[in-house]
Amino acid sequence: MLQIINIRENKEDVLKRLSIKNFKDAETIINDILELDNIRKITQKKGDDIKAESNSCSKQIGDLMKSGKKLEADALKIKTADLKITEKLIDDQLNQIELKLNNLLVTVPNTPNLNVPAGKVPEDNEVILEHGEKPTLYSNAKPHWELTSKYDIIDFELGVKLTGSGFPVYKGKGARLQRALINFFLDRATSNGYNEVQPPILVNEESGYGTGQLPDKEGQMYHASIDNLYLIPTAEVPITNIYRDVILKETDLPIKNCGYTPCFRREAGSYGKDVRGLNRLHQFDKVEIVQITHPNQSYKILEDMLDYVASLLKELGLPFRILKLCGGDMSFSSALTYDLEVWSAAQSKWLEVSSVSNFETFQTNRLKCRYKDANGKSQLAHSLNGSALALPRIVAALLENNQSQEGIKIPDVLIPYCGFNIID
RNA sequence: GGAGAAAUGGCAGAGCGGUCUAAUGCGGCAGUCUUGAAAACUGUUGUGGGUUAUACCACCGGGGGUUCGAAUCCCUCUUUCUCCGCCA
Repeated sequence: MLQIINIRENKEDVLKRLSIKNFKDAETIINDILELDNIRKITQKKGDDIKAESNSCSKQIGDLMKSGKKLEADALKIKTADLKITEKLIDDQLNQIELKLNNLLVTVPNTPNLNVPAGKVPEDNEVILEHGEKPTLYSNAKPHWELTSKYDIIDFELGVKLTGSGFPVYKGKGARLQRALINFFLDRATSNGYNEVQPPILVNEESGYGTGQLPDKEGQMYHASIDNLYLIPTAEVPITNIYRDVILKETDLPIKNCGYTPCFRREAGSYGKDVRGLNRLHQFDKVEIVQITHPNQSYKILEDMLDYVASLLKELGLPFRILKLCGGDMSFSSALTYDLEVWSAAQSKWLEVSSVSNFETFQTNRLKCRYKDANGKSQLAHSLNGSALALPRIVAALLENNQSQEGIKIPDVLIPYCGFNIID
């Protein structure tokens, strides 16, 4: 959520940035927000004044009662009763205004960084780096969903029987490969200074709201309605919410956390080729990195995180490219996002395996995650996160790119984790 | 799941209807003293709204109520602790 003070003081800049994101009716909504904010201030002042008056009356009544002047006290009580009625009226007004204001504020996306390319569709994203050789496959090479059944390592039909489509069962070397990747990613993250956490994978409404999944995007999450809890779509939700309502010391920054969790996404409305095999699942595994930083460090740290994620792909030997997302393709909460995509040789397409974003104060404003600056003032911190990495598409690319007549070769870095060097 | 107790500032802990603008202690910060540090002493020390700045307003787990007035009384929810039951 944007800070109202920022909208108030830098309206033109906010509008300019929102136009990069193709946010419709920006000017109308921003004007409505400013007007409501104004009304809010006036209304609150009115209410505060009346409260001040009735507070002082109450004090007087107390004094009068003590000195036995009951009649005078009663007279004052009648006056206070009138004040109470007005007070209640204004409080109700104020609540409605604040509700309206908040409802408007949550519809406004984050203001992008000025380096974000304009554009509306994924084709407008800027390729900033392409790394590695795309492998040439032998003539009867297969897409990963055929390899998984050929080697009996991932069973999609069995998942349908147990749960439904999009919930595969990993078996044998397939299961071991999952575990290997998780451990590999966590080991790399912790040796890069990230603190490992293992959060709950069910979260409450407040947490969903804190990172921006709620309100609005509840359709993307599975909901355990009896207890009103949500299955997390990403570890970002619990790990970032650790810092909800927290005031940090400036010297604590940056905070670096990582965590492995399963992730659950309803993906309502997805269909067709994109959901084939491992391309899009309802449940998948991911290691996430999250940082809470000082505002003037966050863009430097975003680059560090990007380099870190790229280093993982290099170690795995997967050809990849890095995209700087255009305004139209960025997420609602992000100020700047890089996507990393690996080349999936048999499908002949790029698969997104990581998204690294700086949210600036968009999340921390909702979370009320602040630090004390040198003057002892509370300031909103910046939050960032990135996938490092999401497993299924990594597995898809590994299977497809590394296949040969003999079987699927395991990258060297994973062999100690897998305990085997080929799937055959 | 059942019964009981509790929730107060960074922490501990008093307050149980009107100077609560929340005692006191510890911790933090600044100063005095010291070559420096410790100790001692002095001062300071929550969040948000609002103001040029003061005033002023809200917040004692969350929500609601009683009252002229609520940290304090009532209802409700949540969480924690103790006991019982169940259980990996």
